[in-house]
Amino acid sequence: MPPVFALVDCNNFYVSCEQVFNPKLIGKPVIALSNNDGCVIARSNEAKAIGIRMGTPVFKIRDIIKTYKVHVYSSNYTLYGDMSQRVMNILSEFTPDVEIYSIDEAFLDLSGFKKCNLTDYGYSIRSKIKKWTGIPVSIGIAETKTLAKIANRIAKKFEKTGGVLDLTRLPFQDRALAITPVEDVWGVGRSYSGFLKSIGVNNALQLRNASVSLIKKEMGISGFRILQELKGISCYPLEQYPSPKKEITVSRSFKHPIKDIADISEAVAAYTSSGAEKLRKAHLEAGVIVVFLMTNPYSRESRYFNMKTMQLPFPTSDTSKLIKHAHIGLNEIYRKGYQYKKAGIILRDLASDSRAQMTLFDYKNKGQSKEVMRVLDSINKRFGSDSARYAATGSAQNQKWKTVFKRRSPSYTTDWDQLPRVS
DNA sequence: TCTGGGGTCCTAGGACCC
DNA sequence: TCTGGGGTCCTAGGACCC
Repeated sequence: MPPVFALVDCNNFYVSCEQVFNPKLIGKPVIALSNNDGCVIARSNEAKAIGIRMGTPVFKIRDIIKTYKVHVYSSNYTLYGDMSQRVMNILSEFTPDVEIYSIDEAFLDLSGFKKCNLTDYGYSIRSKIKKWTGIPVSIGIAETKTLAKIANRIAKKFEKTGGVLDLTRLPFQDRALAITPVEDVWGVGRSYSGFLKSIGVNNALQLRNASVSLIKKEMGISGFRILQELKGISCYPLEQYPSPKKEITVSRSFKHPIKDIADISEAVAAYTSSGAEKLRKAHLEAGVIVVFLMTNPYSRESRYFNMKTMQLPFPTSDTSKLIKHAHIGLNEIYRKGYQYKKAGIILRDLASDSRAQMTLFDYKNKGQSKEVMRVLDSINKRFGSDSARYAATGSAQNQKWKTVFKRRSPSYTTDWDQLPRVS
């Protein structure tokens, strides 16, 4: 019995979130921006229609924004994260078999619903989410995740589907694959689509029918799996329980280039502190910390990139210990004279903090360190993040490295002071 | 002037061992 | 002039995802 997957995907998610709390934006060109208001990362249909592309730097479309009166928003991840949770909660009412794939997407296993009309079931999911959260979603249904992705794309694109497309009924499949450009197939990115087009494979149907050995040779096992999935043979099962994290990265670009190591040290301390917090939240400890530092990769000025991997004497999630090692690494890779644009840390060799204690190798004051971290986290939970932090992260005034959000909307759902007003 | 951030998987090649 | 073979582990880089 082949499985049945549904992919539920929120339409233009970040922009839709803004529109829920500011309905005047509906029907208008609206975009949401990345950190530091750098690039476009979400667009309303109207913004897509006037040619604004995903990932475009804002400064390149200033004219378009002015001409078409595009509404521009900085990202408000707190709001989007909260809205995402609401959507996912509703999905779990329809089936317990939910895989949260990203902030705005989830796969459902609908194998147990084959006797129902799957399209109708999709419509009821869609309308409940719309009614309860205001977020419009599209739903694609098929025997494999890759086909569900394709169904979803078509459901989103063609209004007559009503936002739901069931591809499990065979005669549709070939037509659906034929109108899907090969670069829109899940797992086919820039490099592979370049190769595929060079051998005359332009759409998903041609890819499905392509030579297995050739695809395997050029695209490896991933390519083989794509073919299988397109043929209706599922290679990617539903992953309800996400496997434990393997690494945690915290990195940011600076709004303006920074030369001074003192400023970069502050930034690195702040990133490390945030990474350590993530570790403790997940009940993990890191065995390795990596620090990296780079100049602007887009600039023609003299470039520099370097990273340093450091083995920690003991696995830890202690902020001060991690900052200490991050700073040692930073001092090794920092070179005077460059204009730095980005820095970051990566925590690796993650292991559970509750593993059997290796007393012999653990450092002496481990218990004390844990207690300090526990207090730190509870203060920040109670009084807001950053209420208590390490001096190494710098004073509130002198933070040249701080990320900028000039056009942020209020956090309507998560901050008491910012609840929408009814007037 | 201004170009995000956080992940995973796969593969090839080097180091090392017997 | 000759210069094994196989296995494991680790890492860096490529490719992809959202």
